[in-house]
Amino acid sequence: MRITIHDVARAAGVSVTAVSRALNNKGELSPEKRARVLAAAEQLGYVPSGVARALVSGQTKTLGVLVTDNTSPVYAEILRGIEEAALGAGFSLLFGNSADSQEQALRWLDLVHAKHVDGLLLTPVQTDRRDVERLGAWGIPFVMLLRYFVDVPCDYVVTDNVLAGYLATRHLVETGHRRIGHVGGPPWTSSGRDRFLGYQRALLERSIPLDADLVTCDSFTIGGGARAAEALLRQPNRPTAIFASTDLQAVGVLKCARSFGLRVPEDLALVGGDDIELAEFLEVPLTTFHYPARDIGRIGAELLIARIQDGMNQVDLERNDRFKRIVVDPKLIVKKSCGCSD
Amino acid sequence: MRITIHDVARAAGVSVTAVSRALNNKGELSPEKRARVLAAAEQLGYVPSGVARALVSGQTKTLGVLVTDNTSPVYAEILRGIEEAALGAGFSLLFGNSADSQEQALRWLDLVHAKHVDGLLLTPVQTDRRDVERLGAWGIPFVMLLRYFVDVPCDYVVTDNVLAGYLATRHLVETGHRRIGHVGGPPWTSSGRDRFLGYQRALLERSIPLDADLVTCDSFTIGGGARAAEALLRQPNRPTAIFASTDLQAVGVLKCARSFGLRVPEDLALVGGDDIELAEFLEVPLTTFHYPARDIGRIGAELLIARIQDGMNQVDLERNDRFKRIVVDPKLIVKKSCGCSD
DNA sequence: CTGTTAGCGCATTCAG
DNA sequence: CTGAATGCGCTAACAG
Repeated sequence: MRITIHDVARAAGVSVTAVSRALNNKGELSPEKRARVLAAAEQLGYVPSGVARALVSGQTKTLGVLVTDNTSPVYAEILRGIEEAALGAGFSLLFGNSADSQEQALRWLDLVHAKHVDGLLLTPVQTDRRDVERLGAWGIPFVMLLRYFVDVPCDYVVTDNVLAGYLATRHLVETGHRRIGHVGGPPWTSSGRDRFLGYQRALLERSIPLDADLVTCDSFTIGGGARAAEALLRQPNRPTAIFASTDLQAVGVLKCARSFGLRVPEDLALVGGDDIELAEFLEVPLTTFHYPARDIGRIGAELLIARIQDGMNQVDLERNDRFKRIVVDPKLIVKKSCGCSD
Repeated sequence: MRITIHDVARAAGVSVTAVSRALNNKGELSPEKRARVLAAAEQLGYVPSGVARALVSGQTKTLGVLVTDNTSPVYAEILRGIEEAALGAGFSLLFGNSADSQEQALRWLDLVHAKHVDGLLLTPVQTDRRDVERLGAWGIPFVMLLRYFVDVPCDYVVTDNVLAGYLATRHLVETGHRRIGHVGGPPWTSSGRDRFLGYQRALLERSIPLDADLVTCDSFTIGGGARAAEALLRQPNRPTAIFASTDLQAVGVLKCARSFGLRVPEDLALVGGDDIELAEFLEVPLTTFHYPARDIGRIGAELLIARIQDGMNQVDLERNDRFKRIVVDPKLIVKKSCGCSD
């Protein structure tokens, strides 16, 4: 049996109101009584029920966090960052993976909506917009991470993926490559598209025509990278370099290159993305770009918490056009896989 | 303004009880009314308040999950496994990292206790037992993952770490090594200790005396592995092989070996642990041991949910001595770092 | 079959 | 300063 405010009141010989006042330190109360209550509460090991508080206050002090896949190093980092900010502000985290499936995302969103999360941090599934539409309808404040929609006004924290793709590809161009393949991510994701746009821009800048045969798309995973690389490398006139959207995909490329008997970087230059912790310890240390994933999570959570505490809901924001769009710059990390030091 | 059961009742022209009955499909209710209620609820987009339900039922349909560090691949996998089982049963996950700090763990436990989690999955911080003692006092059902206490009766799901350490070390012995160093984990963790015990057993079996200079301990991270390896490799009579508790530590060993100009496996054989996804793609593909981390999470969650639904609390369990202690066997994965194929 | 009522634990009016 | 009373949204007796 859980002990309640009534038990404390009885033990301290006061009313429940007095207990509530003492514990929340608000309202008038004689110091003497306050002390008596606090002592009784301490002695009984009383813990106020968050559920009851939530029912009366309408605030659960809980944030929902929906990511694509927490086993991916980038999302794992983001989660850490979110936690840092949330715990500091007294918020708990209801966590879920979408696996980039809209159905799974919607199921999870329904679940946390029923649980009255005060706000939401999410990497949207961008195959369609049912998720963000639902959030809008519910009026729950939310902040997008890593991905955004140009025409959905909301807060988001992302890295400049166009710049990232550009830096990666330009580096390969400058190293002398002209047949540069691209292992892209799912085309419906803004991150995947933007990195591709950066790739395209770098080529354009040097007047290298875009060769459709050199552009592939697959999931942001090792397996996805391997499949995409397979399609690129089996071509008679195969690329001499590949820009893979993510380090995980780049690992897939490494694996595939090995099976083709190609050495990296001698036979195939390679640049990845995200700068995962293990990038420098791989078979071939990976040239990649870095951005502060943990900070993205932390900043997103801080922003969301500020929104919640300001009591601004999405509608208010829309009216005021006061959304924060935070974009952090990536920077190129040159290691061995691009072969530029040869 | 959130829409409530009263709104639905009014819209359908029935009492709130009727609505409750229709939605939960329990109690008597004419099919005709039921249909009318369901239609109204659907039409209004009504979502029952989990908070209110929790207050009355005493069940939040929420599980707490406390891991050491979600950025570590093993915990990330476990989290996935937990989610699989939890979502299927309609449970949400309140997530947190302890960073192996008892203070942080206790802070988080207080938080989720106030939120009335129905149960808890955790990797205990084993520096002391305040965490499990608190859980016992609260009477919240919990299941330990990856770590356990011999003298704390409770459910747990772990891998046989003694066997794991034994398999890893025996393999090195069989390859002809006699000076085998050990990069261990934090000595207060059961997983770290057990892997060391396995190491010790393998040596004993071959009558190789344990050399205290060859045993080091540090955190289960790349940095920890590098520091520990540094201590081992700078010795005049350095080991010819190292068994590192985890793959992450093994990566640290690789890094350190490189800085000493030692080639792996030619100058230094190496075996890691956990079989992280990237193990085979490292500078030197890692010989390691594997166990189903995701399954451990899933099984733990299933077990916990069964406990919750059976309504058995810790006290009942203690009386009945019916705790489940699930131990899954690890198996050795031979790659290149051990040098056995030479 | 149905609706009225009484809490779940708490914060917050509102009269004393 | 203080406490009794109200209600957050819902479920479960309880009477019709």
